Amino acid sequence: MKKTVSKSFFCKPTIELAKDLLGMHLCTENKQGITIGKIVETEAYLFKNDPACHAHKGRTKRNEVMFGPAGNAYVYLCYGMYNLFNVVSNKKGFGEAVLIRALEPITGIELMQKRRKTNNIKQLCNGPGKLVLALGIDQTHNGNCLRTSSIRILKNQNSKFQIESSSRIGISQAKDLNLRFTIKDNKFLSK
DNA sequence: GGTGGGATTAGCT
DNA sequence: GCTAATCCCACCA
Repeated sequence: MKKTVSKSFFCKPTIELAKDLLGMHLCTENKQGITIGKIVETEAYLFKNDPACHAHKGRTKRNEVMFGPAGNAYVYLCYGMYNLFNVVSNKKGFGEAVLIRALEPITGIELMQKRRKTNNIKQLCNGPGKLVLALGIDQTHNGNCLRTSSIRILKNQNSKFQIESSSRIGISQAKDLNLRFTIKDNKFLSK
């Protein structure tokens, strides 16, 4: 039933990919077990006209994964404490990515609860820093391919929903761009 | 109910 | 030294 997406899935404009990722399943696997969450909130980060994007100022050691091939994971340490998870989009060398902001827990909920140290299901994955913890993502996943490594994007066949777009959250620059995409009325969105 | 500050680290100026 | 794509808890109303 569950299949990894095709390579070409990631090779499209970042905004389209951000919308297409909604409803897909994000799966991680390690010795502790398997955890899966449905993507319910994303944000597009563009190379052009987007000062909030890491790649905007040029290529550095930190963001070099964003300039690699589409479909790789970009894991970035923010505020010194939280890793954020991004999907590299478009084509190699574009320097664009989609930030995954929220998930709905599907599989391995007990393991997520243990990692997050809370039993509140709604609190498990409703923020970019939280879902990274819940799925056990860390710096070792940086640059991994999302089709073949221990962290994968899976197709979710029966998903019907409406997409809403709005301005991005939690950043200080380019707030006026409508690059945040959510599944309408999903209970697991923050707030 | 809502708001404000602190934790903590890599990279840039 | 300052900033950053965050989260949590204490405090106030």
